[in-house]
Amino acid sequence: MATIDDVAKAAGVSVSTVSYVLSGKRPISAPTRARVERAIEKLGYRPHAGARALASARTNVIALMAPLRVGVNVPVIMQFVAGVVTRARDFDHDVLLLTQDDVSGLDRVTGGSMVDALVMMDIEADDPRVPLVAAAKQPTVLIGLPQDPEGLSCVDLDFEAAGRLAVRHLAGAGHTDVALIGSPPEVLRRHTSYAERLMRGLRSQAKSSGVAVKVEACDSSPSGAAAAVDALLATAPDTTGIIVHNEGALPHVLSRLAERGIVVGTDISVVAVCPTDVALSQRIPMTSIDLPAEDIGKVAVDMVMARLEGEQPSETRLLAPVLTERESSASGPAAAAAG
Amino acid sequence: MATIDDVAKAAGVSVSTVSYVLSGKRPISAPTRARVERAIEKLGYRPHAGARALASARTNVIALMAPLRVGVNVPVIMQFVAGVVTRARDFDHDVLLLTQDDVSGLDRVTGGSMVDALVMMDIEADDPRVPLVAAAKQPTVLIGLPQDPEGLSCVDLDFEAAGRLAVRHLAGAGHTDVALIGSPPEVLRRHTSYAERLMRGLRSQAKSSGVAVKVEACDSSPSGAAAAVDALLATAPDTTGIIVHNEGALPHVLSRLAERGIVVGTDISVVAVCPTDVALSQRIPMTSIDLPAEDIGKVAVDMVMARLEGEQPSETRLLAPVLTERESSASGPAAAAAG
DNA sequence: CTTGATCGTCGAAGCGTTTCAACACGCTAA
DNA sequence: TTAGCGTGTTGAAACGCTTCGACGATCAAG
Repeated sequence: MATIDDVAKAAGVSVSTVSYVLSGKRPISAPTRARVERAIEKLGYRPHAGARALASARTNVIALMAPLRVGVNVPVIMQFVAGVVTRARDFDHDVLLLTQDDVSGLDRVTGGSMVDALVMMDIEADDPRVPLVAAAKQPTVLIGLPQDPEGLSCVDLDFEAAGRLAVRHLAGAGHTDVALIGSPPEVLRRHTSYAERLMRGLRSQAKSSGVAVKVEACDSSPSGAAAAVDALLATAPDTTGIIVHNEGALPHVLSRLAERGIVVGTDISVVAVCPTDVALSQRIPMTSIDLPAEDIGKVAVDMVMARLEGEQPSETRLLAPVLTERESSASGPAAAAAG
Repeated sequence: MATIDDVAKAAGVSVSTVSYVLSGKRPISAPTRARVERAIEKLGYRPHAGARALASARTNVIALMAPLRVGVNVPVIMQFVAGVVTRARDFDHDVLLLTQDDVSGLDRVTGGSMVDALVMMDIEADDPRVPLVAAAKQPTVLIGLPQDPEGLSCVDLDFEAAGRLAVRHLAGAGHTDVALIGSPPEVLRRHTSYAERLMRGLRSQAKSSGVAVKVEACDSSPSGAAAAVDALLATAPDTTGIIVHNEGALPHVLSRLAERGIVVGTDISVVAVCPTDVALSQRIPMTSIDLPAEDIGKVAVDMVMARLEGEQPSETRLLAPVLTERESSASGPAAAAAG
């Protein structure tokens, strides 16, 4: 491999000049720049990343810690990851991928100066990784909200607002009895805060809109979804509006409703909280509140880069939910009675 | 951050001694080793990755190029990735994630010595990336088979054997008219070779088993799957055995069959080619040929590491397919007539 | 003309490791 | 006694880059 020395020699300049041509940190005259660039081109020169990292204390790599276990959220996770990776490239950074359970990896990459910054997904309320990265010299942004962010930046969908929005939509359409089919019990047990935030919004809006609300946890398997539907219709038979916040269970919930002869969009309205492409690939196009996973990933990178540049203070950004009406929701009994 | 100098000073030895304690490349007496280790512990010392890479020409990072676009294969991709990342850790390596379309990333990471080796997924028959990595100084392994591997290592499921196995299973159960519901047209157009290999195996076994075989491409959407089922049953109404090689379409294929009053496992046998967890999360547990994505990812890492260590020659490894009988397949007309 | 800026370039000192050659030491074998 | 050897340790030279301070030129202002 050619080194910066070879380039300098070939161009008849000093190595520092080559370096400045590359970094643009000092003015270089047009002819000199041209000679250097020609030499770089001719030699196929690529700066050695390690040498650069050593000299500049910058690696141009960010770490992304993602849950790679197979499970319900796989498509969502991929979208986060895709958002992070593509946006990182816009800042001329690459992405080092860590798995969620590799907690010691945090020490390894921060302590060893392998990365300039970190993004961590799937934050739990009392996440053991948070104090670790809070102590690191690299800035971090969390996707999700821990109980105590310890001066770290966070970004997420505003699930509380999403809960309110979903209920408002159903109540506005005349539904008086609504229900949530939510995350699997193990997710709730892990206290991934989004489930709780969604419920909080749901309940508060239900109260002020005067609608009844029932909550049903739901395993993502076909049988789990069927059980949740059955339990719901047994205990709250007047339910005409359902909010589903569980991508994995969504198709099975719809199947079960169909099996029971219930026509979604007519007999019952369903609002899904999920990425748009998931909403569109169901048996009918679902009314949904978008979970803009890719955008969140991008925002996370924007935030972490901002902290890397200037000395921005940490901040928490909650993205406003957007509801798109499609074929799975319609007017409920109150509106029908009125109309 | 503490440096190796600090450690050396604290332990009262030279830096080279500290280095040798860390790498184990030279014998160090027990007491000295203990003093050094105590100093490392006390100072919280972590070797600087960049400095290490510069001095040793090893980064302990491998690149993984994965297709991050959203689409049918998302769960499979995640399993590959998970396999690669976890196995890489076993070799004390981290993973740098590149997206499929970032072709220039190959140059960046190889030329800049950011990684020791590469793994590339989703290889197409005439993949433009193959010559690039073939020219790189780092070893590469491909997941999938290009037309011309150019001395690179490859690993994949033996799809041709899988095709044969599926037909043999159905033919053995007495089915005389079988069909393949395959990949979306765009995948076929990209010449991702697995689709073609599966078909080759299918056809050769059909011939020797004396069964008729019909092939139907299939979009992964609900409507695409329905159309494929309808087309199949219109043009080959005697079909009693179906092989589905399309994770995304699988649930919709089953739905459509159910809508048409066809009972899977009784009227028609279905064999899926997909990861086990996908096979198990359908409306009934599917007889399937496992796509061991995680294993393939692990094997890929094993192979690339082997090439990194010794001077292994390149090789191609095709994993033998395994068929597991579950509830979606049963005896066909010939067997029924005989029994 | 001087005096200062400004501009473009250069030399050299790091950055934190690894690793090679060399050396001190205590042994064994001659 | 000494040559020779293995063991454990060291010093110093890379590794390839960034960046600081300095320096010669050029040019405007006084």
